[in-house]
Amino acid sequence: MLLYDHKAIEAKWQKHWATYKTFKAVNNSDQPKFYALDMFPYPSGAGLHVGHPLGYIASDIVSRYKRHKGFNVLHPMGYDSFGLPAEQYAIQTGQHPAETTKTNIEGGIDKSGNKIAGYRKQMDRIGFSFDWDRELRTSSPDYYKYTQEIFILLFDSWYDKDADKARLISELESRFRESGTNNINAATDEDLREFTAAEWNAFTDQEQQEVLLDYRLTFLANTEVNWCPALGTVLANDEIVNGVSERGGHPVVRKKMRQWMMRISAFAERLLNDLEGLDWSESIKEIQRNWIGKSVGAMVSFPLESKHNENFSLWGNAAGNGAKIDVFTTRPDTIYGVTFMTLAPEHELVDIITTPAQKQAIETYKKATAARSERERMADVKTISGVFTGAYATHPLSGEAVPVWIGDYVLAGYGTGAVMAVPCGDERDHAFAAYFEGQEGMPAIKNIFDGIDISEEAYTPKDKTPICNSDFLNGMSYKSGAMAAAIEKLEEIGAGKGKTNYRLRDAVFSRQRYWGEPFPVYYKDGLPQMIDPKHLPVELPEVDEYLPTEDGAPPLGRATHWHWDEKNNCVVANPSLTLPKGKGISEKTSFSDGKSKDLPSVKDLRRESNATPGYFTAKREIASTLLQLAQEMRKNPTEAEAVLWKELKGKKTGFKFTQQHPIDEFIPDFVCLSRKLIVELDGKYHEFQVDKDDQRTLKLEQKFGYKVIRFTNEEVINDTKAVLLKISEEVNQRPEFFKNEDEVLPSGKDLGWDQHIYPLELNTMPGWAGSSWYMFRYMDANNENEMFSKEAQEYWENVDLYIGGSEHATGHLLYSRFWVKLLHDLGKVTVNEPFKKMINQGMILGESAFVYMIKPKLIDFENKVKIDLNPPTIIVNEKIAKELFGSNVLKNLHPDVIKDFERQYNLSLAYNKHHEKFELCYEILKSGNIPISNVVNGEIRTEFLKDYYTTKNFHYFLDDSGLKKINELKSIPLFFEPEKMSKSKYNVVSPDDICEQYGADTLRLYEMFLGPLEQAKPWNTAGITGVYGFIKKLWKLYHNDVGFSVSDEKASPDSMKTLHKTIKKVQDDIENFSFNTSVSSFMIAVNELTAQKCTSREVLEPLAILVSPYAPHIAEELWSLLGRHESISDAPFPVFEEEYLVESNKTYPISFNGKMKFTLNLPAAISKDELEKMVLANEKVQEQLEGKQLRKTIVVPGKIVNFVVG
RNA sequence: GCUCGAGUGGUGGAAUUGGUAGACACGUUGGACUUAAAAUCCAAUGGGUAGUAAUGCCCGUACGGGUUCAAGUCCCGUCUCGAGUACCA
Repeated sequence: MLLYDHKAIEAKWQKHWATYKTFKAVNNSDQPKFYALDMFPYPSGAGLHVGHPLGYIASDIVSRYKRHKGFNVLHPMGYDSFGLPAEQYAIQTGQHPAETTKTNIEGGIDKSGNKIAGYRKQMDRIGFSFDWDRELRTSSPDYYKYTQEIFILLFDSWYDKDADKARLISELESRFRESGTNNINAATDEDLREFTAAEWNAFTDQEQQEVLLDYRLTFLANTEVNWCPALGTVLANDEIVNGVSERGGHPVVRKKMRQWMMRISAFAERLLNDLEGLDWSESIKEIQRNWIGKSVGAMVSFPLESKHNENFSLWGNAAGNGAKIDVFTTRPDTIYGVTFMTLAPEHELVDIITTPAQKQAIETYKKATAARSERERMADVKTISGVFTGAYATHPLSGEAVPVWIGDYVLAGYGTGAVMAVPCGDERDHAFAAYFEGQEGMPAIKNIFDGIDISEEAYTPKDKTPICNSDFLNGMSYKSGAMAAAIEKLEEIGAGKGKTNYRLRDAVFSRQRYWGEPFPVYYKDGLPQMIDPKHLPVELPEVDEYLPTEDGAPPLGRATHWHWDEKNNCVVANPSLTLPKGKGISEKTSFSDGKSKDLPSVKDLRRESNATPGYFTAKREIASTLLQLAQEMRKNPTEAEAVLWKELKGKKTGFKFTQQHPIDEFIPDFVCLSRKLIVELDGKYHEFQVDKDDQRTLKLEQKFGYKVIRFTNEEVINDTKAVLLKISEEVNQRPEFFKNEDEVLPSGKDLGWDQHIYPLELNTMPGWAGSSWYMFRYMDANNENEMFSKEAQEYWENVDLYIGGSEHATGHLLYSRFWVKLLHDLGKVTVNEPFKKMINQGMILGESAFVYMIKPKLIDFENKVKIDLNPPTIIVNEKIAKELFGSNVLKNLHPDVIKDFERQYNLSLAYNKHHEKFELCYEILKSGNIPISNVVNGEIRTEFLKDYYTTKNFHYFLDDSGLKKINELKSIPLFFEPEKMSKSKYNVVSPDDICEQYGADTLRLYEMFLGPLEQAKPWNTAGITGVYGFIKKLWKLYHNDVGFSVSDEKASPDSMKTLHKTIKKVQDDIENFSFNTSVSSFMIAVNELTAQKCTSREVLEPLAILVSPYAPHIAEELWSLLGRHESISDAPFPVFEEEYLVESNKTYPISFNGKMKFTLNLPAAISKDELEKMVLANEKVQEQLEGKQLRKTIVVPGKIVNFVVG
């Protein structure tokens, strides 16, 4: 029999699919469409591990299944290739992130010499049905030019709350022109100033732009941001976990910075409501709901008045302007329960209103709060602290004085940073009031809940409890409309209004990083200007280092070419360069500020291109720099240059010469372009300069066909005539290269770079920018004219099935919904949501390997520290470790062992020497991760231990049989704990190894067989042999001893039943994403068919199709062996036919009092009464009933028979 | 603390609306083949208990209650684990 050779067969079909583009999707088809998308990966240097393909396999199964079912399937893959790791790697090694990224995707050798397999090759080995013609990379300019375009769209939009949609800013402008801010209800940051149409029209352009900036959906704002000093960048809220950065775990501090923001808060309500219609897991929806954090309530103003404040006169402006404290509350119905108010310590009113008597205490408290990190504040929630300011606000309804406190339980960042404290209805307020009870400024708690005792704790339920002591609210309850009544009253007297607050903050959109999308933005008079989309992309500039500049500007501040030429619409060199002394571009160039900095060397610039000098002679990429330099050189000629130019200019020689005209990367002194003759004037020759001149001459002559002649300055000044004669002679001998001598490069002045050049934005976009719209790009991935065509989007609509991890719940999944809603409002897409259905695959955890070891330590009683003693360590097995853990190791260790241990290591010496002050103890510790690559059958060979730890520390091993020397042992048992797979934990398992050993089909089946897709599970190869065995059994089913063997005979009813049972099961399983169970039903089917010795084509052909979504390679091979020439991927899915499952008999479980005793085989088509009769007649039943009273009989046809006896 | 989810053999996990708990695998044990190993095949395998055996009985889905003829599944309470969130007024 032919052996199943997975390597050859899988390679063969992978090649076949690639060659024939089997999985290419078309953008128009009569078939129904299906769009299955995976969250695209970030291509890291560590490569794919077995966790990555889990989701891809699932989506691939669905895609292949849908193809069998007659769908036109879009199943693309790409790379989220901008991001931090490549940049960090670049900082360390100097390798350009673009190169790292390319290597990580396509394979190669990295700078540290590691061989990188490459994501693409790794994926290809698994046999995915991706349409690779649609591959995209977010870091490719072809892609990010549209990311930049969307940014411009956001900038050009504002949010109309009345229509509840985003609109173009031009509409807002025309409305301003016509009626000012009248009737405009826009989502903006704060209450903006209002103006009339006349006022608007009187604004200068600059003023108008400034006003509009407050309305745009992406805007510049000075806000408190999360600054991560270690990463040198700001972070969004979702990038911070437990007060530290998600990446790297670095501390994060609050800092005020001017940043680009995204007005996602405008969409909060829609983001919340539209969750309803999505087929996502409830937990993800819940996470998003919590993140959006809607709370309905009211804004209430508490005036600060002179009648309650003795020091009111000292408040200056604040007092004059009618100072008030604004608060947000979700319980305006409890307003009469306000006992005091609390401000966040950072609140701006604190310094103004504090009385002189309280000044000292307030200052001390503010300092103490400021000194505490975000983390400390979070960790220490229970401690109550606060200080009375001495000031009193006025209750807006009762007019009573309400004392104002500060306390750090009030957050500056939420609401207004101030609360009205209602101790009877809020636990924190209650605790605060109770803590400061009796102190100055803390009145007795006001209770407004009728018949409720609040002396011990607050009463928080929102129910029908009637409110009392509350004037017009008396007798009402939360349930019966007290809230609405309170808001109505507040609005009536102008002391407040109903308001909905969201926890969702506007997102910071700029990052101080290099490896991200550059903004299509430059600054003119300090105002941001968008670059016209037709000039996109604005490509990332080159920088010498991927670090911030000395003065703290982002890495793009290092670029020498990072200004926008508004007239010519291109990126040009920074204009602050001044004339370098000498010729051409010196590698050290002075800047106008007097500092000297390294420019990119000419060598670096040369790399950029191979422009050929013609009449447009300068190298395009550096033309602006060269032009600029040339112009300055012309302004400052040397004496000799001035003398010679006088003679050459204006065709005095009969030929047109130009002065300091850039050619390629050089600026020769004089050139006759039509004859390609260069005249160079040199100062005194220096040896190194001659070399350089020679090289340059060589290049100009050989590459571009110029002739270079040289004179010294002395020659020109002393004998101008001879020089001119020589030039004339040479130029006449030269052939004519160009006729039209006027067709020369426009001068720098003509280009207007000195009047139209502005600095570009130095920040880059965050990681989520590119991933927020990529699902649409796949629909039309190669479109060079627009982000995607209308037709393509209308055909594919949005994603039918999205598979990926749940860790993006508050990042990517929220931001992409936001962008899609914007695109929808602006008419760019027809859908309101990106992903109809989503499945979140669980993480596959790695098995990290460890040992336990006992380490001796000295306890220093004086200083209360433990001192590590260098050598001896005993590795113990897991059992002993568990017994010893947390106990006094010394006592539990056998005395002989200790003695032996101490004797052998002379530990007693150390002990004796210090024993007056120190005491010896032993600690049991877990080792660091041991690389699993060296682990065999749960053990590691001792020789490998030496590689990771100094042998000194690992001398002994202790298990039940006693203490042994490690170097006398062959291997040591390890213990394992599941952990997230990561390079640093040495627990990564690569799918390549599995493919090599067992094949891709086995890998695919096994990953599915591991358990439910959504569940996290540890990776353990133990069970893989079972799946591998299945593949072999499947192969065998189609073969006999000699070779391939399938008959055309009719299949047995049993075989047909097995087949159709499996069709139904697999179909249902795929529709329900229960992939693990269909693998087992395949196993059952193959086991049964093998037992039945089934060889019929009638069964085996459909079986191959059933298996093909899961194990496509073997299915294709069997399909071709069956004599089919086309790919199995287009074969129609077998149709389930009920009739094959119909049976004449059914095995009924017969139970007594609900307990199954035995089964009876009974006819299936039989009435309930007949069934009961037959069962009762059975002697086994009679036996059971003997001597008992039959109380009730339950007969469920097709299910069960149950007798109740007693 | 709050919100959501989950607890089933030695292990991963089945059990679609309440209806034969433990499918399918792994592992383990025994056996066949082999000089041996690997591979392959066969058998047993939730726990306890009685019996030479066929077979029978009891207990079992985290724990305690409940509803029901019947509960892993529904309800109430408790515990444990995981995820999210964290003074959100």
